[in-house]
This record gives sequence, structure tokens and C-alpha cells, in this order.
Amino acid sequence: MNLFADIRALVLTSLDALVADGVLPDGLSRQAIAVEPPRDAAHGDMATNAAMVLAKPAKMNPRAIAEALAAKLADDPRIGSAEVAGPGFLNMRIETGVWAGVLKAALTDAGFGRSSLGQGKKLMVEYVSANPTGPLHVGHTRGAVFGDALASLLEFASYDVTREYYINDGGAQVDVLARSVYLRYLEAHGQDVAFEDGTYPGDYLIPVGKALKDKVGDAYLDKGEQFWLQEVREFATAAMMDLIRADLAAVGIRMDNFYSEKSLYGTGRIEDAIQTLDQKGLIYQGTLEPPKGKLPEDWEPREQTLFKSTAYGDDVDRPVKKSDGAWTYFAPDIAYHYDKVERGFDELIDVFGADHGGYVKRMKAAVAALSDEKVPLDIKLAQLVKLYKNGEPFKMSKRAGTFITLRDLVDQVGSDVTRFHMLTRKNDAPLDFDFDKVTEQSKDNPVFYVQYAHARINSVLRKAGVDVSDATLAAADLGTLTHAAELKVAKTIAEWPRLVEIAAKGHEPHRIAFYLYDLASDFHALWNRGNEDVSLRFLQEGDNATTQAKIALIRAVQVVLAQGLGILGVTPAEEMR
RNA sequence: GGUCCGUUAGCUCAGCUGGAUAGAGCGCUGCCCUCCGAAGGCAGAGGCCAGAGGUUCGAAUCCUCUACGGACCGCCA
Repeated sequence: MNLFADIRALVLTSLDALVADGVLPDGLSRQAIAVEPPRDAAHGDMATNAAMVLAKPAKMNPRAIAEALAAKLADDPRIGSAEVAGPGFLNMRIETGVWAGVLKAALTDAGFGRSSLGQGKKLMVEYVSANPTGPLHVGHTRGAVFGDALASLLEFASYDVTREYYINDGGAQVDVLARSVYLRYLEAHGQDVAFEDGTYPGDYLIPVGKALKDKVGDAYLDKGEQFWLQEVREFATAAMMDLIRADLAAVGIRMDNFYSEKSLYGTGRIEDAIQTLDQKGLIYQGTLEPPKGKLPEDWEPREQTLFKSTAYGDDVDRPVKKSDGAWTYFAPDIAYHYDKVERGFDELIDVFGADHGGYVKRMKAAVAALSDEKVPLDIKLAQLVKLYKNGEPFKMSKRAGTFITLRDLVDQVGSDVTRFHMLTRKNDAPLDFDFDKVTEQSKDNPVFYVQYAHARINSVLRKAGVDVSDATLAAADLGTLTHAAELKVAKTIAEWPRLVEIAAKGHEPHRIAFYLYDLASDFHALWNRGNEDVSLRFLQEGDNATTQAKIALIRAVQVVLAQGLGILGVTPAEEMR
């Protein structure tokens, strides 16, 4: 149940009644009518802007509409009062019994909080998609966690979600990987090797070189690239993908599918995709203008095969073939997205790293062209993560092989902390990650604060001494929950379904994290009230009925916390240690 | 030169897609532990929402310009 949606529906039927009464003209758009919690709790529980939205098209005074609407609304048993305020706001107070209904729904309705927004539509979230050349590092981790939480959020909102990883195993970087592994292979045979520019010096390739030796023995020794490059490339890529899969598992990520770029080559898929664009008149031979501002030193104009992405909002047309006739990296990406469209996805989401910002417009243009603008593609950029230790910035150097990996994070602070913290910021804002602060066990640390709330509720349940099954709690008389601090908690719970919908619509999982913090905060506040006011303690000795009502309230909090943490991929702690 | 993102309290950040007197944490000030868990709690001070125009009943939110910070910008992925 979504109380805000219910009340909005009530507002709409009340408007129908006003139309029937001849008070309001018919046929007005109701799109913009919203029912929201007012900023200031003194204004009531819910507010609607209906009168102000309708005033202009109806050519009526907003306050007059509001007055008429208020009279209709007041007839509903759920509405305690409806008052006109300001320029035409309508503030409503909800009968306290309604909140009890929300709590019961949270306890007994497995679908509580879920949204029907997605209506079972097929949606793909493509995320991580890191080059298969090494372990995942911090930057990847943010995109991975973000994409995963977004996918879970959309599942919770009734989308049929596929999580997919695009393996860039077709380009030159895989040759570099193969050569680097070959060096480690030689090393495993006791040779001295030097890692020059254009090779990957990281230690993580040592075991891969050994494994290669175990597999092929000395077969590749003293042989030219033509004898081993292809085999080593495949061997190395497979090894890297195993590594990456394990990295992902360490933060609780399981992909539904891994899609290989290489699998597109030699199958005619790329040609098909480009031809599809060509048939729409979007492919031509041409020469690009040099980029303005800083001029590349070796710039010379060359004729290339270009995609007319400017027809779909890009700034310049983009090459799909190099001047030597080979595909650019963009071409297989077009084919890959064409494949997504052909697989029947209704919506697509790509999660990219911040360094791919310049890539967004052309990819959107390609998908728009390939799907005749029928399949929306949203591209979310995961901004940079700045690492700190003891408040000091942490320098990473990829060249020296001293970059911080996903494993470093998980080993030091754990998966839960890593995930939650990375989701406490909008994806498009840079994120600070301080190794010391994120593991601090105090209120300053949202991860701890939210998990602590969950664990604290567990502690009460253990000590309750009454039947605390959800069915029993839901059947309890919740009419005894009348204190403002208790109702505050119930109201926050009532906002949960609405928040899920907002977060899902905006593809913004960070809203879940902030909501959970607010809910935990309301709960902790209520708990602390019990320190001064004995009647607010959850366990009322000798009064099982009241105890059960209070426990119903906090158990509902726990249910929502668990749902929310589940979306974020964070374990709800049973107890704190 | 262009594109994208950002700019909100001393600091770190939210702000529900245009609503009422802009919120939270930290820090600061003042109170509060015999009490279901004080690894805190309650209250208070603190704002020209970067700046200037515009759109309208109404703007932190939408549009234009400017300033500052970051990312990116042909045959690398």
C-alpha cells in the first residue's frame, strides 16, 4: 500500500465529484497534481497543490477551489481535517487509525514498499564493464555498487531487470595484456624480463604466467607472437574475468550475463548494425573538423566512415571506421546496443565511469537511431572517488601498480561499509572515502547508525517476553500508539513506498540510503524518549497489549530497514559487536 | 574553443523533478547518565541557495549569460 498514492486517488475522485456538481469545468489535466508530505509538520500530514494547479486552466480562484475540495475530502473517514492555507494549499490531517493500517501492511503484506512502476517491463542495467586487463579498482567499485543497487531498486519497483557486463575483449588492450602475461610466462621459466611502456607490470599477472606455463609447458618459448598471441590472449582474458568475477562476488554482485565484445567480430553483427544505420541515411564518408582549441600536433584531415550522430543531438558526427578501414571502438558498441534493442528490452541503463562522459551523447544517439527512439537509454556516470586515510589524501598511481583495488577496500572495511558509503552520495558528485571514518562506530557514520537501529530492534524482540510474530503484532490494537514521537515513526514508514517510487523513477538509489538514515534517526529518537518518559519504552511490563502495539511499530521499522538495506546490498545486522 | 557535471550553514552533504518560514551530520554554545544498549540525548546560534537577468500565482529547483572547480574532446578502449 502506498498511502500517498491512495490519498492522491482520493483527491482525484473528489475533483470528479466537483466536476459532477458543476463546480469545476471538465477535462482539466491532472498530471501536475501532487500529494506530498509538507515540509513543516505543523501544516499537517499531507498537502496537495491541486487547487493551485487547476486554478489557471479553470479560470478560478485557487482558494475557492481549495475550499470546495476540502469539503469533499472531509467526508472521507481517513481525513481528519482539510484546511486551506496560503495561496491555495490544502493541508490534510490523517486520522490516527490510518497509520495503524500502514503498520499492519508493513508487517503482513510482503509487497509493502514495492512499486508497480515498472509493470514488468524488461530493463537492462549494464554496469562495471571494466576492461579485462586487471583487478577492479576503486573507481570501478563505485560504478559496480551503484549499478547493482540501481538494478535491485528497479526490481523492487517491478521491472524485469537484467544485469549485464560488457567485456571489452576485442581491442588492442587485450594484446597488451597477452604480451604482459607472456612476460610473466617467461619469468615463470626462470628468465629475466623487463616491463616496458605498453605492458602491465602488476603482480596479479604472476600467477597467470605460472598457470600458462603449467598449461603449455615450454611450447611458447623462443617463439614469435604469431605463434602464441591469440591463444595467450584468450587464456589471459579468461583468467582476468575469473579475477573480476571473484572481485564482484566480494561485494555481493552477481551478473546475469557477461557479453563479449569479441563475439561480435566476424559474425556480421557489426556490419548489420552499421547497415541498419546506413539504411536510415545516417552513415556517410566524410572528413571531420579538427577539434578546436588545443590542436593535436599530428592532425591531418582524413576521410572516414562516419555516423551522423548530430541528427540525434550529438555535437559532431562520430567515426565508426578508422581511415585504414578498421572498426573504431564505437562500432562494436553500436552493435552491442543494437543487440540489446533486438533482445527486446524496453529500457536501457548504462553505468559509465566519469572518464566516459564525452561518450554519452553518441551512445544515446546510436540507441535512439537504432530503436527509432522507442527504447530510452539513460546513462549514469559514476564520479571519482577520492581516498583518504587519517584525513590525508591517498595517492594512487596506476603506472607504479599502486592503485587501490576493490579487494583492498573490502579487506579493510568490508563489503557492507563499502557499499553503503558509496551509495550515500549522488552518482554524479565526487565522493570522499576515508578508510578511518567509514569504519567508525558512531552516529557520524550512517552505515553504523542504520545497522545499529536494525540490531537494536532485534535486541528488543529478543527480550520482549511476548509473542512477537508478525501476524500477532499486526492483530494487536495499535490505537495505543498516540504519542507524537510514535506517530512520527509511523509516518516515516508510510513514506517508504512513495520514496521507492521516486528513487526508481529518477534512477537514484542514494535516496534509499538517505531515507534509511532518516528512519533510523526517528527510531533512535523514539528509543531515547523512553529514557525520560517511561510510557514510551517499548517493553511495558505487565501490559502485553501495549507492549505488542509498540513492538509492532518498531518491527515495522525493522521490516523497512531490511528491505532498504536489501536494495543497497547491505546486510541487516542482527547484533552489533 | 566545445561538451558534460558540480557550486546550498565554518566543514561534509540532502533537498521528494516548480510549492509555504531551505534541512541533516560534524564543529560551536547550553543543559541531560541509578533509566529497555549514553559506542549518546535534548535545545540553541549559524544561509544573499556562486552572481546577474528571465519565465509565473510561486524558483535552490526551469531558461539565458557570467565566475569558479572537476571530467572529457580524431585514426586509445
